[in-house]
Amino acid sequence: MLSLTRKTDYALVALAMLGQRRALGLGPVSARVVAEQYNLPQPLLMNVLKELGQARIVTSTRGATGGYELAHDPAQVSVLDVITAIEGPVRLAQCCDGLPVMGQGCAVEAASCPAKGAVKHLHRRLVGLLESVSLQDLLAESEESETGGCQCCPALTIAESISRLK
Amino acid sequence: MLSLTRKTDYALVALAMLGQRRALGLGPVSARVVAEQYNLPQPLLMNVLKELGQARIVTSTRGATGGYELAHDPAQVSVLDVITAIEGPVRLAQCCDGLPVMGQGCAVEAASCPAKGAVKHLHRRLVGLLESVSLQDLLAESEESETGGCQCCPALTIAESISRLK
DNA sequence: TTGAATCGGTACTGAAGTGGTACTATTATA
DNA sequence: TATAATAGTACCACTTCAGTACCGATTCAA
Repeated sequence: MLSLTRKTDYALVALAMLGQRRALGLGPVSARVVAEQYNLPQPLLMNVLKELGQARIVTSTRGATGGYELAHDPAQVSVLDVITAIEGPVRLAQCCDGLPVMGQGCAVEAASCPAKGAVKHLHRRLVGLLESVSLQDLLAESEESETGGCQCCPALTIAESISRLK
Repeated sequence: MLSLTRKTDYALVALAMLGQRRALGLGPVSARVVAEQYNLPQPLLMNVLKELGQARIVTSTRGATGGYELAHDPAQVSVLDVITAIEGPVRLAQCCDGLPVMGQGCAVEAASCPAKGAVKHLHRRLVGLLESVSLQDLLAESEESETGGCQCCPALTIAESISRLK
């Protein structure tokens, strides 16, 4: 399925909260608080934050007043980084994607695959798209929709919505 | 996972072959021939072609000399059409995607979701990307890589590869 | 020093989706 | 009438996902 897993959803939600806290100059926040804030299953969220920590996207401090906080400026972390940390490298197709795993699990010989070129291009454009959106954009879009200025743009054309994020 | 299923891979491969045959003015081709050509599991490919037929992307003719052929001009069929036919509608996230199913399966209240705006934008851009690539592009890219003119562009930057497809 | 709160690691389980197969019915041609 | 093809349905093995559980390590505060 061409979709993110729920764990990635939770990661983006948690990172958005960490970004807001960073902007306010607040310290680390525990997984429990984040889970309660957004009604997420706490053990699962702890696993997600753990993986984000291993990917150096967040830093963790143990102990009674410990928790998680963003490791970098939100503008320096892309959505692709988050997805890669949680789900592993993005691979649009099993084969023909220009990655080291190329050909694995695909019955079509790479040399004779008639869809190879286009799939590779699609993959690159998808990766480019995910790289171009940062946590900073995530926070900005969130505020925009909260203030009613956007309301998720039901009337915007795709081209307009693309240009807004660029 | 942010990837296409193998069935979609097979669909793209089969559609590329049907597109080539259409360009040559040839008639319908059976699932067996396509499966043998690219070493695909025949029963599964038949299921895939069946689904493409239900989505009116290919037309099928039964009988001894029957088979499948493209229902429309390759330029009029987008990769998004193919993905939707095989995998159902693209939903980047469980929630916050602006679709009728919004909110289903997501624990975060839509109104309080801090990632809502950005996820919706990403979803729209992803859909736009998939809509912008047609079967015609698929065929063109395939020829390009076969003649060695592209070789899947290992040296191209992402921006360059995007501009090539536009 | 003790306890509470937190993260870190591993392992496990039920559910769902994916990949693939099998069988029968239907249609069309020779 | 035999053959070759699609159409439909059902089924199963396997993998991944979503979520839970447990235990240990760390830090802080009383």
